[in-house]
Amino acid sequence: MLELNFLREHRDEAEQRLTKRNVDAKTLLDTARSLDDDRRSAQTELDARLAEMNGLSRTIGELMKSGKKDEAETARARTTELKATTAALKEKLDNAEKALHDHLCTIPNAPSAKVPVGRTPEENTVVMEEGAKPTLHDGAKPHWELAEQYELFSLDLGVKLTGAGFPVYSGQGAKLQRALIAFFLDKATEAGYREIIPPHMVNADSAFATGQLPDKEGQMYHATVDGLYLIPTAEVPITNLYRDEIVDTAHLPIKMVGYTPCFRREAGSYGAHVRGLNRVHQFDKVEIVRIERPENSYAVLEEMVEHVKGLLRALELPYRQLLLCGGDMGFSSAMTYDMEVWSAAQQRWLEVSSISNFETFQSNRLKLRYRGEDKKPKLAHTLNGSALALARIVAALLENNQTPEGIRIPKALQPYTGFAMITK
RNA sequence: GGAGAGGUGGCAGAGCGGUCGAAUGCGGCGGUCUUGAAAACCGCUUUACCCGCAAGGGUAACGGGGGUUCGAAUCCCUCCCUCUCCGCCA
Repeated sequence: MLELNFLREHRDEAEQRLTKRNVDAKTLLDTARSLDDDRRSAQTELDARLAEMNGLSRTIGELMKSGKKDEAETARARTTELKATTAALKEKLDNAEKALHDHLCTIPNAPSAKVPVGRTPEENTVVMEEGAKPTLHDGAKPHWELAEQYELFSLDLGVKLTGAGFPVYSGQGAKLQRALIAFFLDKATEAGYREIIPPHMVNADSAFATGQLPDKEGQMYHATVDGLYLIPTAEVPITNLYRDEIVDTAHLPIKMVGYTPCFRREAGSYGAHVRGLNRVHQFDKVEIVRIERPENSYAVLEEMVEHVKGLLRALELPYRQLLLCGGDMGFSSAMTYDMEVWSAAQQRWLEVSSISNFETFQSNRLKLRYRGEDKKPKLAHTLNGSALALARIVAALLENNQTPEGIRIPKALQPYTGFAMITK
């Protein structure tokens, strides 16, 4: 949720930035402005009446104490009308606040200055590309066929247990999965991130605070009996650790990392491009999260990208970095880099990481503040990024490293897998 | 799941219908004293919103929501959470 003060005080900048989303920024902001005016006038009026009421009550109390029963009765009679008035004004204010809040919830984050204009993924900027795309031997297979050949994971078994899109990893496939998680966690903790193992379900307050609700309600699995949501990413529980907190400036920056499975309904996406591990309902991911002072957040975003690049290099995967255009960015983000790896058998790029600066969009909902030099609470900036998402990394690893003799494991990973080659 | 107790400021802990945003202690910040430190003493120490150029004024918040009342941290209802005992269990 964008800050109201920002929208009021930097109206032109807000409109200019928002326009990159291809939304009708002018109308959105005009509406916000007028709803806020309504709210303010309602509050001003209510406060005045309440002050009057408080004065009367005090008077009545004093009259009662000094035994002036009659005068107290007279004063009490006067409160009846005032009560009706305040009740009506209170309702007016509540409605105005709700209308404003609901409206603000529909406004996406304002893209930062560097974000390119564009509507579709084709208009994202390729920032850089690194690593040679491998040439595969004849008879090379896509990862889902390799999985079958080496018994690494099964989607059919997942169907039996759960439904489509729930892979069952086994044997060297399971070990590879565990190795990647451990490798990513170790790299992050080496880089100074504190490891967190959060709950895999969150309440509605948490889902709202990081922006999943109400925007992506249909994307989350919902355990309705208990009102809980399965997390679509570790970002949700980890960032919410700091909901309703005013952190001491000495504690910044806050760097956290967590591994969790991620659950996504992915309603309505089927077809050839979602075969195998390309898009599944449950996948493993290691997520890095940061809470930063505003002046540092964009440098930190670059630092996080460098961290992810380090992982991809260690895994010897050809990758590229995209800067998402306004039309392709997530609702809550002010700027997002996507990292994609080359999947050699499928001959396509797979997104394995999304690294975003949310500026104060999340912290405004989280009420996550820090105390600045002037001792006043200020909203912090939040950032997060996948480091990394497992399923597609596995897909690329299997495809790119396949040989007639087996599938080669990158050196950096071998201490974790305990084997250098996946074989039958 | 059953029975009971309780949720108050950074923490501990009073208040149980009126001037209580809230005693007191601890912690924290500033000052006096000191060569320095400690001790002692003095002062300050929540957040959000509204009006105002400002100075300043006002409103709200004692787990969440609702109710009773001229007036609620205090009474009632409801939900959530914590603790103790019992049951169940990895």
